[in-house]
Amino acid sequence: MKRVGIRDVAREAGVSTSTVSLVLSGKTQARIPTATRERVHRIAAEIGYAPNSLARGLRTRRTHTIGLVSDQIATTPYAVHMIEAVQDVAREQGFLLFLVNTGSDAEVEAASVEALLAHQVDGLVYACMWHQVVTPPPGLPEGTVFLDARPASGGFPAVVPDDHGGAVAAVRELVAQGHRRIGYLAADAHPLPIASRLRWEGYTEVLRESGITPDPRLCVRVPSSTAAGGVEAAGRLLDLPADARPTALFCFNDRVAMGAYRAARHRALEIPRDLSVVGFDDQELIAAALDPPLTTVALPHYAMGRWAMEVLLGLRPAPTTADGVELMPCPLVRRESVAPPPAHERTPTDDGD
Amino acid sequence: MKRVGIRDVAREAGVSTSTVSLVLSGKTQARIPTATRERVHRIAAEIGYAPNSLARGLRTRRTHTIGLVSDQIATTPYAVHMIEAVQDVAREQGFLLFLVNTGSDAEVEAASVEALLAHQVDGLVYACMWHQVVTPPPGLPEGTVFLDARPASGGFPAVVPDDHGGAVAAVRELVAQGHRRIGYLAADAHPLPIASRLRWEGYTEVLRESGITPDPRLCVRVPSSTAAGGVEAAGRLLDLPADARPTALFCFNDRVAMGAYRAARHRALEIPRDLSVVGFDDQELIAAALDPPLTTVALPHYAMGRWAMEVLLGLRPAPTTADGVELMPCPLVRRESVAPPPAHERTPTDDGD
DNA sequence: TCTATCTGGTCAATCGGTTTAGCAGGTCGA
DNA sequence: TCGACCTGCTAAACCGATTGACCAGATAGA
Repeated sequence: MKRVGIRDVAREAGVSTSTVSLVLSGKTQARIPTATRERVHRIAAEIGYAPNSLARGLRTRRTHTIGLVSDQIATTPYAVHMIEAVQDVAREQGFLLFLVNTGSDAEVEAASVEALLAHQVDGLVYACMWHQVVTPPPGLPEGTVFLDARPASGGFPAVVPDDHGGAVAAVRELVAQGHRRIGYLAADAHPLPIASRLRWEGYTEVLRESGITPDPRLCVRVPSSTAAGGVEAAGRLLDLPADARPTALFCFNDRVAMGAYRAARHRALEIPRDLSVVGFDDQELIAAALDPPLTTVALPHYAMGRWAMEVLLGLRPAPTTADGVELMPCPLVRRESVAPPPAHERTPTDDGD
Repeated sequence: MKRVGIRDVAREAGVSTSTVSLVLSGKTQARIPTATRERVHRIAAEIGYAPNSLARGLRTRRTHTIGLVSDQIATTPYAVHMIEAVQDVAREQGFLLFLVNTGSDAEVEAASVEALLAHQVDGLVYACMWHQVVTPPPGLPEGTVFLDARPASGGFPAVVPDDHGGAVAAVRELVAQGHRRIGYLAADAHPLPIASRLRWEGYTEVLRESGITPDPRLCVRVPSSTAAGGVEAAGRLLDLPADARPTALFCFNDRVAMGAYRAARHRALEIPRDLSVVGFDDQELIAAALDPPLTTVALPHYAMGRWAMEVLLGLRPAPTTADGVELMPCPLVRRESVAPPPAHERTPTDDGD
């Protein structure tokens, strides 16, 4: 079954291919009378004309495709909302999306970019599944947008979550409830991931602004950022002497918070009565499913994905700041894991017992 | 900056574009001496030749792209492993992947297929994020492979999880431990999703083969298939009179199992000492993170994704069965939520107390 | 009546490769 | 010496659209 092309339509309609092209591409400024227009359209539909985007792209040098190269797609499932957003905008604008995941392999990455360019994509999004500083592969076309990643060298528009602001909101929430001894369960790695560092800075900043001296004993590293790691780390804090034990925990992410819940339960501490907990990520299937539901900070994956694509397609101006980085707000999602500290803790002067 | 093409290389190398094409496409049967070959390669690299896949595809009618149209990408995060698998095979074979999610909208679906065909994809994968029977959109090219979905009309190769076999393995595990009163927390919807039906059939089959008469009171529908729904449904079972109360729960999925854990905890039942639980899905971030870790049945998303792509590319023969549906095994993942029933329950004759 | 303009199109080049047919010149066997 | 064959390479058609230049005929204005 041969594909039917523009020349088949032209033959059947008794006009030239030029006319068919003019009609089908909807160039209204071309002076084609309505009668001809309709005939061409009718015949095209009748004989099942199907356009060939390759030919069109070859000639026009625009393919209406964009490439998304990402380090992973499956490791942090909730981050697929970024991909979803990119794809949504693509569809809305009549674009098709090439998806490549490179597994963070520089060689694969370079080859993928090359392949995407060979396919004449109209633009590239370079995404990471969690906020990172990256050294982009060579050969990225101008206008490439970075998503959940900042290029070490700058020079490209980029969008990342406002981890700092999110942490500030989270810790302020705890302070507002009257907490003074607030633990931080931090992610650990070498070097310290940028998200962890920014959240930690937000944490200490709020403590200082509230007149609380950060207690180094209350900041512990969670080696794997998992629930198991959270159990262990939170356990260390909860086993501190009563006058040092935190009344609230700010957790690097929801998985760690899940571990903190478990550590609290093992010690017969009830959340939020005996211990308040705030997470980060608003990971569906965890945050809302925990008992009690977890107050946490949402990572704006969908919004970031849209932003990246909209900047790429020129639907929205690129940031004009020096580094070209847009910070996307991370809203606090209030659920039920935060309450004022136990009554005997509420005096501003901490006297153990 | 003009792109450098084959004719630029030809000019610099002092040969014709035919020769360059012959050399660069690695056609060894063409009689080109090594010296010329090397010169062309060298010059191509020097002046930064970048192939144009559109032009190549236009001529050869093969684009080395494939399209993946899926109903969602983000709702069931763990299922992105299917996309990952498809993408992995694509990369291995030098293909680029178009990703489209349609949100189950038939119109969007049809338009997407059309757009993908316009871009001359070499093949199509039609995927769902959970096992469904679907009526495929019109115009699917022959050879389209269905992933985690069976076309109602047949006629296409398809791969789906062996839900029945998985359920059999799960319930046999419980029976082998000595359980006789095993509850099933089923998914509910209209019509009953095929996965739920198949798992239920596996469940009753094992009961019967073990000489246990299925007790209709022990099968309860969970309206939303979520943790909250699981709490409620499991609660109903656990509040049954002691001589009817199940000693083990087979849950439609891990989220429901999460709810069952919580219901058990509220009743001071310890898992697995007082109640055994088996889930389904092996949803990372839940199954392994629960306390105790959940014994469950894994959904072979990655394997299904690979299978689909390998069949599509002809790397593996399509199934020869009448319906063309491949059942992918769902292995039981043993963790710590299953144990023999409490001692007083172990007598084959059930006497309440 | 003689241009100028408008109408409704068409011609042919072009995008950047692939591929078939074939050419020029040399070698080789008869 | 002649034809067959080989080597190394090229010419040109082709894939399916887009698009700027242009054309024939009709109408209008001077």
